[in-house]
Amino acid sequence: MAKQIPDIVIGRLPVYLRALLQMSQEGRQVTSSQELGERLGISAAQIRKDLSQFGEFGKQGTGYNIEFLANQVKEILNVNRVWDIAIVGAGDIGRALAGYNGFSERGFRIQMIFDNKPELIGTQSGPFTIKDSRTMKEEIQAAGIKMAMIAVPATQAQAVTDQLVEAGVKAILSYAPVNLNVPPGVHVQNIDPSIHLQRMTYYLE
Amino acid sequence: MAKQIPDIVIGRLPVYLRALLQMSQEGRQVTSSQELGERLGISAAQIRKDLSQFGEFGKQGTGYNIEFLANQVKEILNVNRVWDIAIVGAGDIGRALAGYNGFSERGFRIQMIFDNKPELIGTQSGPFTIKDSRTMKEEIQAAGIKMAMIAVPATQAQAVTDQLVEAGVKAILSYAPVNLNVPPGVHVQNIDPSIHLQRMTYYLE
DNA sequence: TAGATTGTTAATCGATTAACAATC
DNA sequence: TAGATTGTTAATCGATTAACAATC
Repeated sequence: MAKQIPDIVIGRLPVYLRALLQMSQEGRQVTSSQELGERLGISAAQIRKDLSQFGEFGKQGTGYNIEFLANQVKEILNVNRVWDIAIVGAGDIGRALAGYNGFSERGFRIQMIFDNKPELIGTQSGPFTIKDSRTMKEEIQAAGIKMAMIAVPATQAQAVTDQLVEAGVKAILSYAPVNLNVPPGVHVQNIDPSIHLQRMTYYLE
Repeated sequence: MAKQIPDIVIGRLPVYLRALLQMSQEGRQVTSSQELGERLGISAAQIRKDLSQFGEFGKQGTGYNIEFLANQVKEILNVNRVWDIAIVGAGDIGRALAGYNGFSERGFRIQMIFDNKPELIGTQSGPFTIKDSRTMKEEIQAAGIKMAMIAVPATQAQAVTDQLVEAGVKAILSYAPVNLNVPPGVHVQNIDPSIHLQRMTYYLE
C-alpha cells in the first residue's frame, strides 16, 4: 500500500496547481518555493515539504520548472485526464454550474443535468437538455460517471445523495446547506456561502 | 485583549450552528456532544472542547438545550444581527447569488449588485437593479457595507478587490478562481468548484 | 567559484483525543 | 440513587517551521 499522504496536503495541491497554471499563462518558465509561497500566503518550507511527499521536482539553485511541476501535480491529483460530471438540480445554481466554462481547462466535463420539476424537464440549459431525475440512477450508471454536483434544496439533498451512491458515484460536490452522510469510500465536499460568510463575521466589529 | 481562539475552531462553529438550527426545525429541544458529533462526523470531545473556549453551555447528564446553544453560537459568530452584502459581477453566478433566498435566515441581506457591462447595467436581477461598477466604491462606502461577494472573471478579481478594500469592505467571499491579496485586517474566503473537485479526484481510480 | 535554492531532518508548535472528576 | 454527560486536564498525535548539507 502506498504511503499515506495527509489530506490537508492533498487539499493544498489544487491551489498550487492553479497558481502554477496562472504563472504559466503569464509566460513564466521557472519559479521557487519562496515565490509560490509569497503569492499564496504559505511558507516556502511547507510547499517544499508538501511536494517532497511525492518526489523531487526541483533543482537546487534554480527552483522549479513551472510547466513540469504543473504536469506532475496534475498527475498526482489524477487530473491529467477528463472527469465526467453530472449535475443534479437545475435551479439558478445548477444552471450557473452547467454554463460555467471554467471546468474544461481544469480537467472536468459536465455531461448531464437533472431536475425533478416537470416544467424544467426537457428544457435547455446552455448546451444541455435537462433530464428527468427519475432516470438519473440509470443514466449515471450507464455512462460510468463517478463525480456529481448537487444543487437541490436541503430537504432533498440526502435522498439525492443516496441515489448517486447507488449509481456508483464516488465524489460529490454539494451546494445544499446540509450535512450529507455517505458510506466509506465516497467523498463529499460542501460549498455553502453562508458558512463561509459566518466564518468571517467572527472577526468583524 | 481577548483570548486568542484558533481559526480552525471558528471554522467549525458555523457548521455546528447549521446542524443546531436544523435540529431545532425538526422540533428537537436537547442534544449532546455525542449526537452532534455523529451527525457531523466530528468527535464528541472536539465539540465540547471547541465550545468550552467560549463558555459553559451544557448541563452534565442532560446535554445542550438546542435553541439556547444556537443563540450562543450566533452571538459568538456575530450573526445575531443582519449583515449587508454587496455582490460584484452579475453573470450567472452573481445573479444566482442575488436570487438565493438562503441568506436571510442565516444573518445576511444582499443590498446591491454591480457589473461593468453596459448591456447589464440598469437591468433587473430578481429584486435588484444592476448598478454600474463605476459607482461601486462610492455606494458601498455610503451604505457602510463591510461584506462583499465577488463573481467576476479571474482577470478582474484583484482590481475589484482593491476597490472594495478602498471602500471599507472587511470581508470578501470570492468565486473568482485566483488568489487575492489583501491588506491585514481584511478577510477573504474562496469558493472555486474546480479546486474542490480536484481535491477529490486524488482519491478516485 | 559564489550565490541560490532544493530536499530533508530535527525541533517546535498546535490540535485532537482519551480519560475522568464533577454534577445534573 | 444510578446513569448520563459535561468541562477540563494530560497525553497523544500530527503539522509546521527552522535550519542546513547537498548541489545546481
